[in-house]
Amino acid sequence: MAKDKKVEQITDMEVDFAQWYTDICRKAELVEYASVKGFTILRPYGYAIWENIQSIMDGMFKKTGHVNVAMPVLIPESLLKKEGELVNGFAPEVAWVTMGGSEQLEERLAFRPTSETMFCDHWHSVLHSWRELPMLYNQWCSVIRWEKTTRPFLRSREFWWQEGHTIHETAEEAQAETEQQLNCYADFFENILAIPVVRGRKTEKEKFAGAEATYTVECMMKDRKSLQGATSHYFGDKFSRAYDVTFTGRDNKLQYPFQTSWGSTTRMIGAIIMTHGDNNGLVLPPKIAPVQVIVLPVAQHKEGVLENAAKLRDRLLEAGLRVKMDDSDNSMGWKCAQHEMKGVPLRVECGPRDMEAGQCVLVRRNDGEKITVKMEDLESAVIEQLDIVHNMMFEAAKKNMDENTYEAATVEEAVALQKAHGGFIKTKWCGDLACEMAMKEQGGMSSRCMPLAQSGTVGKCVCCGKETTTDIYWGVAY
RNA sequence: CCGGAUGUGGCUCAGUUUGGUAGAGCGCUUGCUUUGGGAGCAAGAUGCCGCAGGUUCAAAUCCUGUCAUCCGGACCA
Repeated sequence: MAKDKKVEQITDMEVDFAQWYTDICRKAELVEYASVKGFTILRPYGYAIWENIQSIMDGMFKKTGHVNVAMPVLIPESLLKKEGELVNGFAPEVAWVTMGGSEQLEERLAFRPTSETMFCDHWHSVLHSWRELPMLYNQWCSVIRWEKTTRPFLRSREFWWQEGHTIHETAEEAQAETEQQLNCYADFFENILAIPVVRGRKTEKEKFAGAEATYTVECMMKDRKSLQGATSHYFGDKFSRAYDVTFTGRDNKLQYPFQTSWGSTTRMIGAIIMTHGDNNGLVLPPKIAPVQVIVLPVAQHKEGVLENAAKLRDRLLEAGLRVKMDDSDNSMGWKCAQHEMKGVPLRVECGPRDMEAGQCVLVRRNDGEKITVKMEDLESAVIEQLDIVHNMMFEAAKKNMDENTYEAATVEEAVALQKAHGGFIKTKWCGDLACEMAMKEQGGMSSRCMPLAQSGTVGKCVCCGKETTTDIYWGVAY
């Protein structure tokens, strides 16, 4: 059948993956470009996804005792510069305010690229006793980083995120927090976003500027490039020493607390697009989809169809689902295509013939499967199907990740595999920066992480051949 | 930041070579007919030709600058 241009068309992902991605961002009405390079407007549909992510994740944080705060957006230069590594890491991408009205400022002010400094400065002034520890803070905000190359969700000059910052009495406690939050992210990715992850630790080269250890959840996109989904850092007492954050301990001596930070961003929406999307558009995980079920009355001009569809919608709303009904006078085909492009996980169709038979038809977005259900079983059937959709999406993504994870013994082998298949290349690594650089130079791959699930076997470093037990993943990253 | 491409109505684009009053299709609005996978007919509305300078009697078109977007690379918690 001749496809009209009624619903915006998107480029096939096999033809041009980058263009496909951009098309979805724009045409599913997730984002619009603002007038300054690298700044985007999150449109209602895109923002609704973010709101769902926020509310679920925020609930998880609160369950483990975290509280939300709001820090200022501007950081005095002198404050930012107290921790050397952090400054050096971020210097190239900090944006500055130099004027206040028509007056030149005495000291220029940085737009926050991250808020460690603000939290430390705050703790410096409010922390006194071990009895006040731990402080488990989080904030939802946007940050600014002056990126050179920008893409919606994946790399923008402003992005929205949450940044958790905590201080603890002991190193062990802080380390446990770092690990707990990493696992929290992994759970969120797998159980909410249906995106499988590899949990691991970053190398010295790839870790956060100023951290003692950086942990990550790494995901694999449909083009087999990898994307860091979220991150969790252990700082030791480095920052508290740099910013003179102290407390009086149980031993009545002045001590430095131990600190963590962890973050996840609107980039997760990019991960959703590239993990689940297809050539018909977006495919949203049911748990964060702004509209979980779209009810389409078929032949809606006929007696009783609209009223019946509205009843079905109301029943599903009553069951606590996010539901909409499309009673616009567009054709059936147009509506199907439209809601598929926007990634609605489940469609409910009901027309005169169904009404007569006392049934309706459910259609899954992820695989197009149609399921006929009795009208009276609607709620339970829909809930069941949404669950099935989530699981199928997760399994498909897991399959993609597993089937594109390769083992290599030498750099040549790794490079050849990467060229042929993309994906993760798993090797042994001695821990030497030179070997890591060699992988970058010869294969264009960066280290993704040293997985927490280490095999423990002894093998030879992929590059220098030195004996080691360390397993590491390599990949081309977003 | 480097290289390539692009910018004309809401969208996709023609028009730029060779300067001469702004075009098409789709969408949009109204009405009628249709309606189980991208509907049909009729009438109608919508343009600072990305922005700023320059050349010219005259600029969407030529020149300079600039902004933005896309693709690739470098860089990047």
